[in-house]
Amino acid sequence: MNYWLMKSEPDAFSFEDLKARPKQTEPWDGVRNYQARNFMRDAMKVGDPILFYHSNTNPPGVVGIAQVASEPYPDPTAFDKKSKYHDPKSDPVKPRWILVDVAFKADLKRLVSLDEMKTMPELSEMRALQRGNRLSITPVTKDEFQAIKKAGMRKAPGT
DNA sequence: GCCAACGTTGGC
DNA sequence: GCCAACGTTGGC
Repeated sequence: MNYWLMKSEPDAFSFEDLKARPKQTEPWDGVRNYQARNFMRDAMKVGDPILFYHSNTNPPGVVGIAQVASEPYPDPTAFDKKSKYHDPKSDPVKPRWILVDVAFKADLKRLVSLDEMKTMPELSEMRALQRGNRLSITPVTKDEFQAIKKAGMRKAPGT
């Protein structure tokens, strides 16, 4: 089992949006970065836990727990000329972009902010926190995952 | 294969 | 809105 952190801008698609989906599941479309694609294509397994992270918001941070909900399959938005994610270099015969479905798993009692994560000794090596990292999908270790989940299940930071 | 130009991400 | 970081593109 692998653990993941996946970023989303809440203005575009939030954790609340995921919960509000009829089956609480959403295809993670629009990823146009090869490293992030490779994680979905090669390393994710159905049931892998995901830290759902809100970026480009105030404050940024982990807002909830999701999980991988499908095998990898081609990103249909790449073939859709009307989609903002359209990529003429991807075609159904030889798809370039691959995604998985992501499903709601559990709420946290509160947001675990980026600021707070930076203070947590368990997260000092965490890939998503490294300087300059912009990957929208990164692996996290089991210990990192559990430290963040535990913090999010407490009512207030540090208590 | 190099690298300058350009585009995007995301914290602030 | 700014800008550092970094990925991609394309000329050579």
